[in-house]
Amino acid sequence: MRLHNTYSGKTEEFKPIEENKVKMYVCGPTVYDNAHLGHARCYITWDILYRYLKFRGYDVTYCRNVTDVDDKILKKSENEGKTPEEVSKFWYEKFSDSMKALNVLKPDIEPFATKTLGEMISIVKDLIANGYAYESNGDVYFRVKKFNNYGYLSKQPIDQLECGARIEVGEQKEDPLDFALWKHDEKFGYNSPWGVGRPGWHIECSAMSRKHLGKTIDIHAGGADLIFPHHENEIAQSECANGCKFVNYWLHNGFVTINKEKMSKSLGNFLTIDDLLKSYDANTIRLFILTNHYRMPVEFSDEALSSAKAGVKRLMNAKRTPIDETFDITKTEDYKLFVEAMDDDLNTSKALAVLFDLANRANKDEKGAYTLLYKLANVLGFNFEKTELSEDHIREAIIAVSKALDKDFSSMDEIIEYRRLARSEKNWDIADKIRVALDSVGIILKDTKEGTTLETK
RNA sequence: GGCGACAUGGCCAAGUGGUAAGGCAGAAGCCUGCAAAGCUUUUAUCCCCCAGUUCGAAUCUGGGUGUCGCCUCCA
Repeated sequence: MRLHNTYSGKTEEFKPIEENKVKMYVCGPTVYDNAHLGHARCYITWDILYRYLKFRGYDVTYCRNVTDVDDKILKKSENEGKTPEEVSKFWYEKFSDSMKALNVLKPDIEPFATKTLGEMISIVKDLIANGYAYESNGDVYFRVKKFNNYGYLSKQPIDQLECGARIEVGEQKEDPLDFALWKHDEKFGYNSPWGVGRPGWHIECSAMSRKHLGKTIDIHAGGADLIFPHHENEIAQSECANGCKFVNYWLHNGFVTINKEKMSKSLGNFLTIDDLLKSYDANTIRLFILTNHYRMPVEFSDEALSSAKAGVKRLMNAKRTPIDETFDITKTEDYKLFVEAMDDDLNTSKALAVLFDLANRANKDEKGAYTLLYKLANVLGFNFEKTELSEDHIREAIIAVSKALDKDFSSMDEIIEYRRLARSEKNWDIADKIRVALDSVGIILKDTKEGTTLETK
């Protein structure tokens, strides 16, 4: 399997530290607000990697943190008169619901920053002890210039960074490039050897990664906007504290753009996952994202989502046959093509072509095609369960049909039977009225050889 | 200013030296009472522009043009 490593700037053969075992870490959310489509892309992308590694037989330990100590959380708690814990708990649960709704698997470990303070303090202590960090009036800063590799990941020449001049110049710092490991904070702080304070954002990931996965891990992934400074700083902290390589493969996903601009909280041009799920289902959002390679930008548009919706319909409409568990899919050409595509730095676009081809062949009654489709689609996190019409929806439909025919029906079965009789008498007017009435409440009626079926639009 | 990407049909998109996957939309036919779904056929002499390397380039090199991102919290 080959993966594009931001660190080397090359697509490399993936070799885990321990044969057959993968330790992967993804920078998780800061829980203070709704997740948006950009977050969805990130977590769906790494969900695919997680699923695919497991599919390929790796024993994967996936750790995705939760940042629950942060300025924005504190601000929100002050504005809403709640404790920071209440705020972060609420939004963490919202986030979890969103991920579940998107069919994103739960990571094996989901550590909270506030539960990892001991590890953070221990790393900061080590950094001070070996001269990479210094205390200054209750703050602790990292000495960027002491770490020779600083800027390697982001390919930023260190002298150019200074020219940027947008770096916060604190009078507490020895050098403008230095970043905070610990910040003095009387109000919301925690006890530490440097007084009451809060950890810097970057140290959280270094600590959670080390605590749960060890000093050197295989994969660390996240959005491309985290490359600098977040991931750069993590490398500096972890490698200076641990004296060994931090991460073997750095993976980054591209952004979702809208009107050619990055979708983000600060620009305010975002669509929340909740809102999106009102119009499009999880499979549609997933297909929309997987159509593009994970490192490329994806432009949001209703047209693109509608196109994805139609694509999902095509996969879901594939002729279904019972899943044959005895069928060894690994021997098939389709499996080979699928794996080849995914092994090539997660070429989901190519992998999807295999799925569409299988759907076509399933419709032509090719033996095993549906089993393959079902299983491979599963690896990409598609959910093939057809949702049953809800009780409410059926009730609404019965009322609509009763009204249209001016006749009281008590059940959907009765309607279907009534329509069957009408059709057998070639009474097309009644048959069509029922279909139109159902359509008006968002239900598509299909007459197939096996009988009449109903599904939501 | 520094750094990193990207530019392929109406739309989305794969393809990184051997003659353009796939999806959506469109067209025609089959199926159907009519639909829907499905099936079949069909839609880029050409891959932003110019020059070069090569027997051969969308793919490599150089130069343009355009778009985006990071350098500040950000997935």
